Order: sequence, then structure tokens, then C-alpha cells
Amino acid sequence: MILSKTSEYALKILSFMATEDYPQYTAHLLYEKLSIPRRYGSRLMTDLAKSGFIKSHRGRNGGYVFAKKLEDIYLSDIIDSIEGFENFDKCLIGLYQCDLDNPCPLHEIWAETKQKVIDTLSQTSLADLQHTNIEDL
Amino acid sequence: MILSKTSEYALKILSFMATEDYPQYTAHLLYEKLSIPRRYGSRLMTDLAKSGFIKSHRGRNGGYVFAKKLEDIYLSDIIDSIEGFENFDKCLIGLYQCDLDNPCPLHEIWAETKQKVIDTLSQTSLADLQHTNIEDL
DNA sequence: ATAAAATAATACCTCAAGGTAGTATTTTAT
DNA sequence: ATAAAATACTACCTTGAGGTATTATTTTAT
Repeated sequence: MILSKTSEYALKILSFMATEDYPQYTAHLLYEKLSIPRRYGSRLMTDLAKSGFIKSHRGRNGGYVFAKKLEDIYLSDIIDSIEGFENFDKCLIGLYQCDLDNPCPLHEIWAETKQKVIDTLSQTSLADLQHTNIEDL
Repeated sequence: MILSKTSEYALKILSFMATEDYPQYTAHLLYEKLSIPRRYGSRLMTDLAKSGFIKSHRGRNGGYVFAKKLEDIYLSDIIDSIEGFENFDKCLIGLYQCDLDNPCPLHEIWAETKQKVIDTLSQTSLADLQHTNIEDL
């Protein structure tokens, strides 16, 4: 499962904005290019603005721009704002007490992989992405 | 998010059976030890039997035993039977055409980590788990 | 034989994620 | 001023995952 649909949308939108240079991005443009349901995407944009990743400019000629520097927005921050990043540091089978001293049967085999997932997402910022043509995919 | 609740339950049940030695496991015993909702767990056990991981023995003194050798049941097989393992080999932002030749902006930073997740889950069998006291956690 | 103790099957309930619709508000080109 | 073009807000709908309830079936101890 890995990520919720909404997290996928959020990452898709923000990574598009980070890698394709426009002076400003309208919601309309983003839904078209990224095949995201309009109404749902609209609410998501508002959430992303409230979370402080982007700034909205209302009214005619309005749109969105980043509210922070790209290198200050980590993928884990985005995921955290949508579905909570704690989920990724959980025991694989959901046990609360599971740790190195009191491991579940899967702890050992999962620990290193889990850490790599966490590290990758929390050490990669929007400034670290490839500049590719996402709209064609 | 990583795994669905049901996948967690399935892994919890089968890893318990794999690491705690009983001649046979009743559904009742498993729900008690593992804090899994009875009715829901009951359906899940039937599914796990239909998927060929365990054999059920109906009637008085009935219960479940493994239908295969532990070393022939990989974690990815279990996850696959519940929610599909393809999800784990997807593009992080859900693009269908994303691959090495046509990468999305996140492809490069995610590829190695994704592969480690896949490898860990598809190379670990129930015979490779730690023998720990899962019921206390 | 029969009752007890187990799994199997079927139908239904609940809730949150994802999605839709309509209206209000803001800004600016004209 | 006003209409157009954008975002914001609010309310509702849909669907599938997770969970519950009841009854049927199977097996075995007695």
C-alpha cells in the first residue's frame, strides 16, 4: 500500500511545481497536467496552502507559488501533513511495544528496511528531484 | 501507511504460528493472544486457508496447521494474497508509465529504497523469523 | 445417537477516504 | 463599476475496508 491516494496527489503536485518552471501555477493547470480530480484537488490545494507549503493568490490571475524554499520542504513533511509520518516508523504488524529490547518476530528483518524508507523520505527535499516531463507519464 | 490492517493481522497470525510451537492453533487461541477481532479474524483465517498457507480441520478438536513448509511461505506471498503485492512495485506517485527510461521526478530517489522493501519482503520466509513472545507486546 | 466444540458461509453494519456540487469570496482587466 | 477568472468554504455522495451477527456445517468425545 505504501502511500494513500491523497499523499500521492500531494507529492505529484508539489514535485511538478518543483521541477517545471512557471511563474505561478493555477489549480486548473495542475489538474489538467496531472490527471487529478478537480474538486478533490481543489480542496487539497487549500490544505497544502494551510500547511504552509504553498501560498495562494486569490482572484483573477491568481494561483499558487511556493511559500518556502524547495530545499526546506522534505517529502516526509508533505506525507506528514496528509496522513501522518508516524505510520512509517511503526512495527510492521502494528504492535505498540515492539522495539529492539522487546522485538516482534518481524522486527529484526524489517528494522533496516524501515529505516531506509524513513531516511529516504525525510532526507529528500523538493530541491533534490529530477527534472522530468511528468505530464507525459 | 505501508500495510493494510488486514495484512498486518495476517502477518501477525502466521508469524505467531511460525514461531510459537503448538500442535495446532484454534482461531480462539489466536484472537486471544493477538488481540484480533474475533469475527473478522474468523473470516481472515478462512481466507488464509483458501490461499493455501494453512489447512483447517473442522469440528470438535479442530483448528489450523500450516499447509506448507515455513520456508516456502514468503512475507510477500502473504501480503499478495490480501492486498496485492504489485502495489509495492508501483511508482511512488502512482504513474503507470514511470520507469528508468521515462522517470517521474521521484523515480531516482525512490528506486533503490523501493527495491529494498521488495527484496526484504520477498526474500524473507516464515522460517527466517525471530522466536519472540509476540503475545506480550 | 447426541451434544459439544470447532470452522464455514452469508448477510449486514459502520466509518473514513476519496470524490462531487454549488455557492461565496477575492482580485484584476476592462 | 462590472464582469471575468481565480481560490475558499460548506455540504453532501459513494465506495471499500474493517467489523459484527447469525446460522450452517463438520467432527469427535461421550
